Amino acid sequence: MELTVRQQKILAAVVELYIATGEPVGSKSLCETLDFNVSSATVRNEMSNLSDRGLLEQPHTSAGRVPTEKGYRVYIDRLMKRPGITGEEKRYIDSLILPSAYDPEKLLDGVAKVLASMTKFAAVSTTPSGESAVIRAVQLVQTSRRTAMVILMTSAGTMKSRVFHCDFDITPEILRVFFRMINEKLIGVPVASITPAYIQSLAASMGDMAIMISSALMAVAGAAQESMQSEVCLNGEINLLFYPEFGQEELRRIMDFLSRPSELCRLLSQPNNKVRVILGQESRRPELRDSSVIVSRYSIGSRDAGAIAIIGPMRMNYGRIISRVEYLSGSVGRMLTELMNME
Amino acid sequence: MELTVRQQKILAAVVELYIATGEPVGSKSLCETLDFNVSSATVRNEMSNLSDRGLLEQPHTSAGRVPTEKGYRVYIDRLMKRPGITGEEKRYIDSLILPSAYDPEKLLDGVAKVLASMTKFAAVSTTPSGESAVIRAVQLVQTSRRTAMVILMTSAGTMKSRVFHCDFDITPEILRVFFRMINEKLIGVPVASITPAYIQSLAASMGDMAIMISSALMAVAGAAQESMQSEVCLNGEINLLFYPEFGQEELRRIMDFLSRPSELCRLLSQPNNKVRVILGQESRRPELRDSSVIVSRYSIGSRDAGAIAIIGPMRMNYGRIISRVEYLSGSVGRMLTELMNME
DNA sequence: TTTAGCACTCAGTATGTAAGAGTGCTAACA
DNA sequence: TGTTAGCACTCTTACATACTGAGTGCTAAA
Repeated sequence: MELTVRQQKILAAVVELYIATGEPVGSKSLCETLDFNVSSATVRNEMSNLSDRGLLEQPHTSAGRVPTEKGYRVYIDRLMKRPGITGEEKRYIDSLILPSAYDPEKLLDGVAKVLASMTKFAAVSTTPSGESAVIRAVQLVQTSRRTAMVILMTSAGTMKSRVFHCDFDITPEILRVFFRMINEKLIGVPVASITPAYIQSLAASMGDMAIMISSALMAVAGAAQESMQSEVCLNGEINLLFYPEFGQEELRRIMDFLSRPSELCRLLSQPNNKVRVILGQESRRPELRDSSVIVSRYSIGSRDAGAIAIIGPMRMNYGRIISRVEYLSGSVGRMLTELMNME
Repeated sequence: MELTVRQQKILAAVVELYIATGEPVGSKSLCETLDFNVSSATVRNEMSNLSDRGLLEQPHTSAGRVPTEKGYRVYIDRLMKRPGITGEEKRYIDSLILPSAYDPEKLLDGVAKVLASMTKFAAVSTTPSGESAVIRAVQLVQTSRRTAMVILMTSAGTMKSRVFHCDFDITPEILRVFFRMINEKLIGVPVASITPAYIQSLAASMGDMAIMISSALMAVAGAAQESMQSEVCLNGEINLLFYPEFGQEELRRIMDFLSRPSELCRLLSQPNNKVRVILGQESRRPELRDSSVIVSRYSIGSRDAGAIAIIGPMRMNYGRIISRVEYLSGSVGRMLTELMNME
């Protein structure tokens, strides 16, 4: 059976009051915030009904009520009002991240910082993934008598560098030869296929040069490897210490989870349009049993590229936070698209 | 008046027992661990004496005793035995950090990770500072039709890159001109003097080229700026959650301090030979009132370059930790010296 | 369908008591 | 003179008991 309008209003009021105060809300105090006049007894009946449906629960018999996960879900999906975000705020946000928009990694790191300080939760962002990219160019630059740097550029717009060392003096001549051989063999090759074995066979195919060029090739392989992994930027974990709903044990579990980039990445990887809210158990991760995660994936051009997210207690101002995460994700996408389409 | 040998032994035993158990140590349990036979009453008298000298204190009248800051200081400076570190351990440590020894930033980041996981405290490291470095070379590499990358190499061995964008198509010709002009003007210039004003006047002096080259010069300035700051790598803050001596309030203060790189840097900047232990109030920082910091600065060649450190509760196994920090700092210095003297 | 009234439940707080650990002091001992 | 045994004293910790207040569910009347 569907919720009546009055029940919806009461559920929303409970959620909002609980978010605001952190105390279980009782029938009497709730009455005062409602925009229609009924007695506390009536409200009690309705609340009891909402409890039966699994939308509210009581910490103990004689306490007020608290939203359940399901209650939050209904609130977020159907009842919540989403306050817009003002133009001024948008400009402010953009002004904070713009200075680091010249480099994807710096940008996403900056975004995590901004997000953490704006929301007072822990913030995560992932740099654009380059798994399906191919090598666009490899540059070589001498850095000292016996060292040089390879700079790998990929179709995903990432750029990674690596220094290598030779046992002989590097001349411009040698560098030119290296450059020609490497680019000849590697342009258009997917970075994912640059395995140690591949590099070995490649070196072998170069005859006399094999030994000389191998350290350069190893450097290319290292850079390719690095270009594939999307880095995870984490910020504001400290903020979580301020929420009384998280005890020591709780915090440890969450922090431990946050320190495992690969799992974090997996959690954020599910595609979503605009914003996704993952409430407690929905994450299927015991560590996040009492937390909620707000994720938004960003795109470069029209290609899904990475994610930004915040993690905090289930009791948070969803409307406010979602707007901000959504806006920030759009901004990041726009800036990166511009950065990579510069050519 | 000096401490008698027996008093020294008792102080050391109290510190060690307290470090091991975390409980205030009483006269009776202490008796059992001493290597000479006296009654608990005698021990009580000596402990009372040590309390009068400010080396021990009681949480409350009827509790055992706990070392004071001064007590720890005496223990560390004069009583502590420092267990060596085995060759096997040394090899293990080196094997963990060697893979990232190709890049100073990666290396120091790896060191912080290793240190945190070895000690179970929060670990910090700073990358080599390049404040007094001069520009050794600037390389230019085209990265797309209208973008290129400047690579700045300094006498401190750091290498920073930055992408810049032009409003016109970049030809090899133009790049060659840029290269010549930039290197002509900038080689040997201290990075510290590359201010926006300096760059402006430099551009102005280039006549017709001024407008075209300005974005490249700005990129150089950005890279120079970045090469000066020593980055702070932080790891294992989570570990601090596991020490019962840190309460919520405590933790917040420490974490907040850890999140301010500049102050952290300042704390670690005081030169020291080998290892320095900063106990609680000695740091003159209220945030670290109950923590202790073990710092060791590393050198590149013979020049002091950066620091590695751990931060934890005052109750820690100093001997063990100091050995490890010291060894790691030596390893880092050796690896970086090698990396930078490759030419 | 709504409301007033009432009995009931339960967390939180205060109070009292008992146990236990450890001290300081005193007086006897080597 | 240094060392030890004994003892009274202090203070934390744990546990039991009683009280208070917020909030509920139910019933009966409007």
